[in-house]
Amino acid sequence: MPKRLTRSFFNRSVHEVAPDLIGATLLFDGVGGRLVEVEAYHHTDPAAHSFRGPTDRNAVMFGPAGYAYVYRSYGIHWCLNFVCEPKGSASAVLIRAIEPTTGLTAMRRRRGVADERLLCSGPGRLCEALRVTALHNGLALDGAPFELFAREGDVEIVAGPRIGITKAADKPWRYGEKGSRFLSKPFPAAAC
DNA sequence: TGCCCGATTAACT
DNA sequence: GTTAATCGGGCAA
Repeated sequence: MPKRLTRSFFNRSVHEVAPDLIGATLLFDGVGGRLVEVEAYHHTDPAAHSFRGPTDRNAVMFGPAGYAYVYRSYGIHWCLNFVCEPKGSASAVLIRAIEPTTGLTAMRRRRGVADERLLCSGPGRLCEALRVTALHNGLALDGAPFELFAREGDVEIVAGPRIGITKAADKPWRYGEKGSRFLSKPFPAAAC
């Protein structure tokens, strides 16, 4: 059986945790799959929500590691993050894409599409497929409805610039599984 | 208070 | 390639 990830897994540099999550399994209410794409954000990073200090929205980022930070994106979508590092460092990993393995029927129904590659390939799509909302902001990642399992075996990881940001857009803090068909966007050829 | 813009997506041309 | 949908945060006034 895969090893269950505990909150201590997240109590490290966000730049160590992010690549370690590639290939891990995320289930939410029993629905989910393998993480294939994430991005790292740190409070010293101008692109991070926590850069300008605590607010009502980003309060969870300033708490201890191993909790879910869920925010509304463009007034429409939800985005799921895992808080990392000791309390106060306000860093988190944005979950951008998973390879669906469990609960495909539920995901197709919630998303309204049949193509596997369109179910969870993007932060907004993933949250719709897993039915993650603001209700889950602040929940611990080592308890229901979350189940996280460490990856098994070797995974080839690539890094590249993050998607959809304008500040610190040159930083290569997007991590993905090399060659995965479930990425929200391909990585630049130079990264492969 | 008002205005601009964003860690996005899908439906357009 | 372009744009609408849709709303809260952050900053200027």
